Order: sequence, then C-alpha cells, then structure tokens
Amino acid sequence: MTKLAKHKTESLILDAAKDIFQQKGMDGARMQEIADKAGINKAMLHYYYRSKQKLFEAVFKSAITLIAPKVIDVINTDAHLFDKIRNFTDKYITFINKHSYIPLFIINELRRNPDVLKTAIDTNFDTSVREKLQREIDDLIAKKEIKKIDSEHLFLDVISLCVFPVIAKPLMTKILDKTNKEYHEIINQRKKYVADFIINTIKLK
Amino acid sequence: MTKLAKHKTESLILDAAKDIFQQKGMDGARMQEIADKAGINKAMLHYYYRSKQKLFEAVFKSAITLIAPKVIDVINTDAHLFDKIRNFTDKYITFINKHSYIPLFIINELRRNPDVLKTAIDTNFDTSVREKLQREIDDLIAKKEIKKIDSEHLFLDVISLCVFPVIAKPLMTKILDKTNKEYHEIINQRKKYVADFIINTIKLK
DNA sequence: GTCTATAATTTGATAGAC
DNA sequence: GTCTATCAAATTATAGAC
Repeated sequence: MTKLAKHKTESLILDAAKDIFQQKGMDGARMQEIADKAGINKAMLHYYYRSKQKLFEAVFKSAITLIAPKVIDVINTDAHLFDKIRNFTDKYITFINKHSYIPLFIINELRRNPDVLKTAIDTNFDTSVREKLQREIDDLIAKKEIKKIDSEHLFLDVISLCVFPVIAKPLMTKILDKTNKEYHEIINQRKKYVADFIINTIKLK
Repeated sequence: MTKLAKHKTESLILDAAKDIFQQKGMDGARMQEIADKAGINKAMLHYYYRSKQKLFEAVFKSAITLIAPKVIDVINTDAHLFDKIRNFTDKYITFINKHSYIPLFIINELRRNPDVLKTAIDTNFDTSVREKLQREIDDLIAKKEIKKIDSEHLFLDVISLCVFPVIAKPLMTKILDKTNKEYHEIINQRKKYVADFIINTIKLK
C-alpha cells in the first residue's frame, strides 16, 4: 500500500473539515457533517484526530500556512516596492477571492482564542519580513522616490483594501445594491485599482 | 408601574444578549449564559423572545440600527466631501473601536444567513444615500476639485481602511508584533491618517 | 411575571465487532 | 482501519407551581 493510499482517509477528513470549519467556524461545525462530506464514518474522525478541538487546530494551522506565504513571498522578492504592491494586490485578491472563507475564519477564531493558536502564527510571520519592508521604504524615502510614510500603516492599508471588500461581500453587495455578478466585477477591478490607489498616494512627483 | 419598569426585564435580556451574541455569534452563544448575565432565569428568555433564533434576530436588528446611521448621517450633511471624509473617519473609527464586535458580528451572521435578515438592512440603507454621494462626487469632478473617481470604490476604500484594522485587531497585533496598547495607538492615529490618505489621493492640485 | 423542574433533542465521544 | 450502536453531557425549550 502506498503512503498516499495509506493516509487517504486522513486527508479526506482534513479536506472535509477545512470546508466545514472555514464555512461555519468551530462552534457551528458538526462532526457528523464533516464525516458525511468526507464520505466516511463519524468514528473515523476521532480515530485520526482524537477530538473536534484537535481536528480544528489542524485546519487552522493549514489555513495560516496556506495564506501566510502569499504575503511573505511578495515582500521577499527583489522587485521595486511599486511592483511588489502591484504584484501583491493582483495575486492576493485573486487568492482570497477564491478562498474567501479563510481570512474571516482566521480573524474569527483568533478573536475567540487569542493565545492557544499563537504558535501557528509565530511560525509563519517573523519580524525579519517586516524589517526588510521597513528598510526598503526607508531607502526609497532617502532617494526621494516616495513620501515619508509609516510602513505599518502602509501594510494595514494594503491588506485592508484587498481583504475587507472580499470578506464583507454579502454585506457590501446589499449596501451597494449590486448583483453577485456585479460585485464580483468590482472585486476584479480592485486587483489593479488598489495598487494604483496606493502607489499614487505614496510616490513623489 | 412605569413603562420602563414594566419592560425592565425585557431590556435586561436584550442587553445581555447583545453582549453574548456579538462576542460569540449565534452558534457559540448559550441561553444560560445570557440569562446569567441578565441576572434572571433562563425561562424568562423564552417568555419574552420565544426562541434563541428570535432573540438573535432582535440583537442583529439592533446592531444594524445602531451602526447604519453612523454611515448615513455623515453622508447626508451639507459639508464638503473632504470634511465628510474627515468627520467620518474620526467618528466611525471611534465608534467601531468602542463597539468592536459589531462589524464582525454583522459580517459573520450575514454570511451564514444572507436572506432572512435582509429586511433589517433594506430598512437602514436606501439607495438615495448612495445617489446623493454620487451626485456630490460628480459635481466636484466637474469643478475639477477632485480626480475622476468611482464613488463605489471610494466608499469601499473608506470603509475598508476604517473597519478592517479594528476587526482584525488580534491578528494584526500579532503580525505587527505590537502590544495591545501600541496597536490601540495605531488605530487612534488612523482617525486622521485615513482621511489624509484618501483626500490626498483624490484631490486635484 | 418569575421561578423550578424536566422534557426532548442534539452532539461529541467511545466501546466493541469485524 | 472501518463500521454500528450507544453513552454521557450539553442545550434549547416547555410545563406547571406560585
């Protein structure tokens, strides 16, 4: 039996658990529903993951591990800051739009349980990435290519402008009185719009 | 017996329910916990609100009714667009920072149940407000005070920049490696920072 | 209107056969 | 490893006394 086949059930369970947990959260998810989605018996969930809490933690870690590199890899390239921003808004909005449950899932569960899951975050976001970004910005300020800006606010700006319209999609669709298709088109426009917006604001001349 | 005293229990229940539901969501909230917080018996919850679902809907409607005017009132003043933006970022960040559970509560529960609660939203956000904003923007574009901008993207920008850093506070505090106090200070700075950021981007000359 | 007691149901978890 | 059957605890909801 191959290693893949050997652990086939385990990965079926994890995939199903991702779907259900990310959609309904820890409290709303039902072990029975996960088992049904995986096409196996409920007892198997406990055989492989012992408890709902343990299964949830596996899903949470996989979500962080999936999304963190999307942020970090862009910052770590050698491209110019403007290209990083353009690259990021395009790739990141595409990604979270496809996996639109993940950011809200992380935000929610971290609010409910701020400490227990810190390991997953510490492992994936280290300070060196932020320091690298800060140095790059300081450098461009010195060269008078951009205004004197705060890297932390800039980071928050970019993330906010990309993520919020996606996670608040059902609410904003109603407030703006759009169809789902129309709102989807607005999100697509933002891949370029957000980058232009940010770059326009920070660049000198 | 005064009308206030007559319904004292009912309002004790609603206040307690707001706390618990907004903190833990529909699925995580427990009727017993709400009763304990209200200082009355669990049976009273059902006497006044029949079911958990009905009590939840009362809380949801009150949250929408509390937050919607904060957006609408600012747009409806006769002030210049720039002053509206400055006024909004200041007042809105102050408000949601104080009631930081409300935006996430609304976003979450609307995701889980997009249709049932639409009444509460339709009642509070009507199209005339957005049309008024659009006319004002068109007017300023014609006067060449601001660039040609899309009012819907602008609306999303302002809301995103104000709300996201607050609702993602536990996550962003960790990613930016801040203490709670330091992050709180960053949020405070944004009351002015966000307005400057937006105005700087849209104004001509 | 308010309480105690309890019904009815759901759900995470386990025992034990195969 | 996988399944069926079942337990034990938690939780919403209600009945009925006061």
